[in-house]
Amino acid sequence: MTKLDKIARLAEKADAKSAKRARKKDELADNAIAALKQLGYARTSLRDIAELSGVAVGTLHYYFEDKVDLITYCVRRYKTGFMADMQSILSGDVAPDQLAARLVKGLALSIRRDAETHRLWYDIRSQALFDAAFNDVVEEIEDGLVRLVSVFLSRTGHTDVEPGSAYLMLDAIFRFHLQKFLSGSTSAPAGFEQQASEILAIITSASKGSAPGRADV
Amino acid sequence: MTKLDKIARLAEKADAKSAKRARKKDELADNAIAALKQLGYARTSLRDIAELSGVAVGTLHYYFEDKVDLITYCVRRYKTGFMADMQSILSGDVAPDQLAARLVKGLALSIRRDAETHRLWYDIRSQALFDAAFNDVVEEIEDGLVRLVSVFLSRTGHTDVEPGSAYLMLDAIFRFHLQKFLSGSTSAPAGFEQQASEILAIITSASKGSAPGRADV
DNA sequence: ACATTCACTGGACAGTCGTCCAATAAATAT
DNA sequence: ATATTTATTGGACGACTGTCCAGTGAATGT
Repeated sequence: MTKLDKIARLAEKADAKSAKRARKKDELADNAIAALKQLGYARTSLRDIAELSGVAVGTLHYYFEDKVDLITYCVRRYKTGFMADMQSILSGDVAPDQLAARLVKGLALSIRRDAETHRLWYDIRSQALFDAAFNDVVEEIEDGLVRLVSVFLSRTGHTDVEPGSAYLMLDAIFRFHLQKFLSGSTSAPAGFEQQASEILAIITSASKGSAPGRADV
Repeated sequence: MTKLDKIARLAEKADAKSAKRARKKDELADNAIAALKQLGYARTSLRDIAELSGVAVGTLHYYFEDKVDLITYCVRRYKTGFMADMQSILSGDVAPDQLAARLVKGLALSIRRDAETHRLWYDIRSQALFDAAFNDVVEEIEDGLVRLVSVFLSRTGHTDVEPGSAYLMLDAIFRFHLQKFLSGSTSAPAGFEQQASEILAIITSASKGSAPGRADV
């Protein structure tokens, strides 16, 4: 066995080790998310999370620096998952003129299914207004979301619409109907679909690019 | 002195009494706001507020039911003040075609001057996603804001634009630039002004009413 | 086989929290 | 001047917080 082989073997072992650690970390994060999405950032204690994970509090500190580290990790994790979902909608081979409807439907479904998780995002984003420790995650995720909208706009041919503005519009409507949904309105997802489609039509038709709908035939 | 006089006298006294109590309550609320806008809902303790007010913790409970009562009172108080400011802008005798610019400028100024207070609103609105105790204040205030936008739209002749949608757009842009401003961007208010004007122009020009700018000559 | 690192526990620590209340001081009424 | 109501205090209460660490067993390396 050459020296190089030895090194490779060791590196492999180290990788397997850190991979195992990463898996456990993610497992803990998933449990933490389950707790956080019910209680929110401020009301969820490390003990809540530990109990739900069937683990001692100390174990959490073994995997995460502190509470902020744990929570930012959780938010990052669930939100990238959400973005991947949306990305896959945008990547599917759908006719450009139906992409808006697909996206809006996907978001409406996400309100229905993951409402409690989404509110955690808005909670953290608000916390960032007070605690700079959350600024990085928020900025990072928000950049990703803008990029997502960007992809949507370029796929539908509206390359001159400001992605930042379009993101803000969608986000505002999403947040609002999420709020309604969480306070009992079962029609909120449908309401989102309607209002989002409307606004999307307005801002894309104001663009000097191709008209929305069945253009570029 | 007739019996009626006596009753009137007593009622007067009672009013003066409760007026005094109300004044003190407002005074405490103002101090509480000063603390809350620095630390946010979760991190501000009743002791912080009491200390800043130069008063014992028990005194707070003498005027307010509990922490939630105190905080909702504070949010209501500062936000109605803000709405009155905006209302006065809309009520001033400005030409309709310049009203949008005035409103946007007023909001930009408010980012600059009251950024720390405004973030408290977004904090509470997020809390409402988890704690139903805040639902009423949030809904009440949000209704007021929509009404404000409604006034703006009718004064500018865009009676067919959905006030709810317009509010969401403005709110999203406001919140976003507030966030940038609080994390150090001094150009955020100007950015708000630009983006808000743009979006406002888009949604009002999509309306079937009069065109924005110098129409109706 | 033994030594070493890793994973995890459970409890101690030093606070902080909101709430409550008996005691008291100030204001008001009679 | 005295009785009564109102305003305020300061501390007790029990529960909860994030953090830290000595100790323990399991896994891994040699």
